[in-house]
Amino acid sequence: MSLPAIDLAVFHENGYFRKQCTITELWFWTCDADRSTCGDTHQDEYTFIGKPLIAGFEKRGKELKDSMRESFLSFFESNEHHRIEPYPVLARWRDDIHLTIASIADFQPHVTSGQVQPPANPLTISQPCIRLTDVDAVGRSGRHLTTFEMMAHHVFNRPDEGESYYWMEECVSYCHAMLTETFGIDAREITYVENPWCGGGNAGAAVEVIVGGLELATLVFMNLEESPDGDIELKGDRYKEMPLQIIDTGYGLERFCWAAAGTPTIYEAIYPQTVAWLKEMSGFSSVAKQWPDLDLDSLLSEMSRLNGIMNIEPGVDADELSSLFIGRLKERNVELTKEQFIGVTEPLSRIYAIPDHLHALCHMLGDGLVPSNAKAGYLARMLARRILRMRDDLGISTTLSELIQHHLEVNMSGHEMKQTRDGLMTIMELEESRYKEVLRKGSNLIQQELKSIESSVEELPDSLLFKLNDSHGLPPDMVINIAKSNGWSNLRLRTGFSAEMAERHALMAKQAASTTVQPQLVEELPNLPNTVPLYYEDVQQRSFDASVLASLPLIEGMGPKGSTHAIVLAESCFYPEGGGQEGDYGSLSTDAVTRNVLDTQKIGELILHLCDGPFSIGDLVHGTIDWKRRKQLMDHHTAVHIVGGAARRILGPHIYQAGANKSVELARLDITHYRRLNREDLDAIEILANEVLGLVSRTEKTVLARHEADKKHGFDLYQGGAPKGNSIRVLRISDHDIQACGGTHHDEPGQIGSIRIIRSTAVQDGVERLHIVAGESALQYARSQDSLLRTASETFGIANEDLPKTAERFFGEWKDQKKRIEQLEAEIVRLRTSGGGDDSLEINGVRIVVMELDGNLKQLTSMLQELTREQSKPTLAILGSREGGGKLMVACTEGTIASERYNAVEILRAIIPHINGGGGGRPTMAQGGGSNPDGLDDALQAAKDFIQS
RNA sequence: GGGCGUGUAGAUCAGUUGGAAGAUCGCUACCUUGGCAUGGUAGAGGCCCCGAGUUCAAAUCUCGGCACGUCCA
Repeated sequence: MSLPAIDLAVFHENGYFRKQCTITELWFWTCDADRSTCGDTHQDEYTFIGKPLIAGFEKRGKELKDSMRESFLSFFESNEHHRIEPYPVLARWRDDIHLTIASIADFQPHVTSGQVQPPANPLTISQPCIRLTDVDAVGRSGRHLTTFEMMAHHVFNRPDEGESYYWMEECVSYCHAMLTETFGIDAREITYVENPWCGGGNAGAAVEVIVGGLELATLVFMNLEESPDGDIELKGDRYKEMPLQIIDTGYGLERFCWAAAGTPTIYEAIYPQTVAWLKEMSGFSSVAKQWPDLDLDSLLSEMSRLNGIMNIEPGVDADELSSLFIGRLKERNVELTKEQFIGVTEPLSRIYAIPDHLHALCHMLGDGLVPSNAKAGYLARMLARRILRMRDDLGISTTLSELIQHHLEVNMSGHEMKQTRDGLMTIMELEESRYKEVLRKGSNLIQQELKSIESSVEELPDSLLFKLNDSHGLPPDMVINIAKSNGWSNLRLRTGFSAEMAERHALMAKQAASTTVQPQLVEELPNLPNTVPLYYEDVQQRSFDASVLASLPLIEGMGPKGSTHAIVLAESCFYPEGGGQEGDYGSLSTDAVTRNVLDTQKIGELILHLCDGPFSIGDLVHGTIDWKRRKQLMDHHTAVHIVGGAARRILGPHIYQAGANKSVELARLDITHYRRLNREDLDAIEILANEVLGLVSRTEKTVLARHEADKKHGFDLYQGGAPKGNSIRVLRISDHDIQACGGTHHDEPGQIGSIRIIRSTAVQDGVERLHIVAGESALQYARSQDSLLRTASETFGIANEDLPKTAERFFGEWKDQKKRIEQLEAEIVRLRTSGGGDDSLEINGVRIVVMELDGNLKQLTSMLQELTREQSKPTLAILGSREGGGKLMVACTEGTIASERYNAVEILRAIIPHINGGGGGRPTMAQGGGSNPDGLDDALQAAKDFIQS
């Protein structure tokens, strides 16, 4: 069975009837008897270019968006929807996506799975979203954006529990009323297309709302979930109805604005000032003047109408597209050459894309994102680099931070940001200098590579282009441009190369994608009641009594060494590993037997005590935790929160926990920051953290409903990762740090004693790892540091405080002496070689020196150098030493009869067997060594024989 | 999370098949000049990122670590 037709009263009441699209074969509803297509096909041109479909919105840009948004939200507000403030664009409450890609993403996964109540029901929202999948098409297609606002009304129905608000009928009614009444759109321009939606294991009926050839909204009725025994089939998968029935709508704010403005592209509707500014700075008006015959206005308006039916998607080949466009324009009596087409569209696409990218970047950084070479931060860097490249291509010299500043003033005034303005500017300046460094290094590298390539070639090898892109951040077209300006003027980029590269990346990603399987501790978990945790109620509790519910043998090799069984109890004060805090150790005992708890883990809501032996089900055990360990773990855990808060106060609001680990010896806290930390930074954080220990007498632990927690504390609450469930444990250390945390914490921070930040290391660009010790560990650390100092000082026989000075002096003297030794050795060589020595003789004008010396290879080398340097004294020198198993060197003066007559390698090979060795070199200089120093005399004698023979 | 790349003088970088550590700029001194720009000569400046391994021999090859860069997810 597939989905039934969507047949609603609202359609009939408004004179709509159902038709099948002659092109897409989709069923759609229209009230225009002449219409045969659904509205979103390659035959449906945009009808609103130059003649707006929505009247009464005269403004442009931010003001247009503001009034359009307000009209939408207040329409639904006056129709019993609750208005919700937008969520951040950084989806930090989720661990599967980095960015908020749709309004429904705000409520995934917990609300949409039914675990958590929505903040309001029904609700309306306008959610800023960022999607980078179409980034290549932005600026080119006339309609693609990386950042947009998704206006929506959402409903979460639970019919099984008698909680139903509305479904398709009301949903479409609201939509239709809003379009025709609030926005005054002619009903004949609106078509409703039936096109089922599925994704992420869910599915449902859906209606696309097409107005004037542009998809303005999608209404999804999500009431199905994937199930092998489901009776509904959609696109090859089987689905069944689910208890939660969700209305997920999405109305494109910017598209509404475009339809109201009727501008050639969407960019001119929402970023008119920036587009004008960039056109002016790049001298765009003079571009068209090169070709007086070209009518720019008619070209652009025809192009924008064509955009509606050309279906420009990311990844299409630019070359192919331009020929297609030129052909289609010709049919419409706009004649132009490819050169003219490129000359106009290339700069224009950049002028359009820059404000969009700026908008996305401002939102991301405003939410506290730090650019990086990995993960979410990379997305910001990629956008920044795209802006900078497009800026350079346009020949504009404005800096990135100036562009950002302009954007904030013109398009984002009044927008509240987490990041400070100064912080934002600093980050942008750093990004720009990094970009410049990539370019500088890159052009050096390209010139280096070009040396081995003929300047007449037309193409560079693929492998080179791939390498320059992947390893050095130089996109192929940039490489070609740089190479061209260096004299390789015939170069061009093969058609479709970028697509090939993208394909290659996709393939690599596919190969790398291997799902990591969570190792299992036990074969199978029986169905047991949740273990009642005692460690929240009283973090000081050290022992308890509980009955054994299960005693499960561990899978071979799992668990810590010596552990054999996982014991499940009815309740426990053993803290299981979680939130970066390691599990508790201790013991469980009955009157008869005592087992050591070697680790504690949590699976679902069951606490598993990993023991070195079994119990019987029903045993009553007395549990005791290793308190020293627990106290230390608590010291570290609470300390990590305090240090995190201190870092935020000192470094800025973008400081966010990117990971943490607390063991007995050490705690680690990874924080996001845009530059490396130095010791002064660490000292400042450490000092503040210790102040907090003294100032805050008690920590505050509360349990809040999820949406209350969100509302009260914001999304910084989830730094330790997104928790599951409707209730959130909140740990508040005054106003210093507030986080959702399931760990065990001190009631009184003062119990920690002291906190030290040992050092910081780099986890990735933009993430700094702080190594922290607290409590007893801090003391131990101090002791071990002290002992290091003492041992080192004792070596010098000095006091600790003289150590730096003395070490510096010793290092300096060591270097001086090393140099002095070299000089002296050179002097010795000069002295020993000046006379030629007793061992020299002359054969036909060549001085022959055969000598045994004390010394290493280096000394032999300098001696040889001295002997064979003088061109006026052609010499063959053979030197040997007994050091290190025996060394032999042979050299002759280059470019003289000595080098003509003798081959150093040959001589060496002939004599080296006497010391059981090997060697080689050049014909004028050979060296080798062996393992039989006693053979040296024979070797030198053999050399003499060899020469005289 | 995965792929790739780079660590050599104060700075920017060469260093070929493993076989004698280099260039340019900067620095110091001297010469040229009334002085400066400049030009000339000489010199100083190196734990070739760290640690193992292979080898007679490692800046160079292998492994590990640290640091930096880059592309993709």
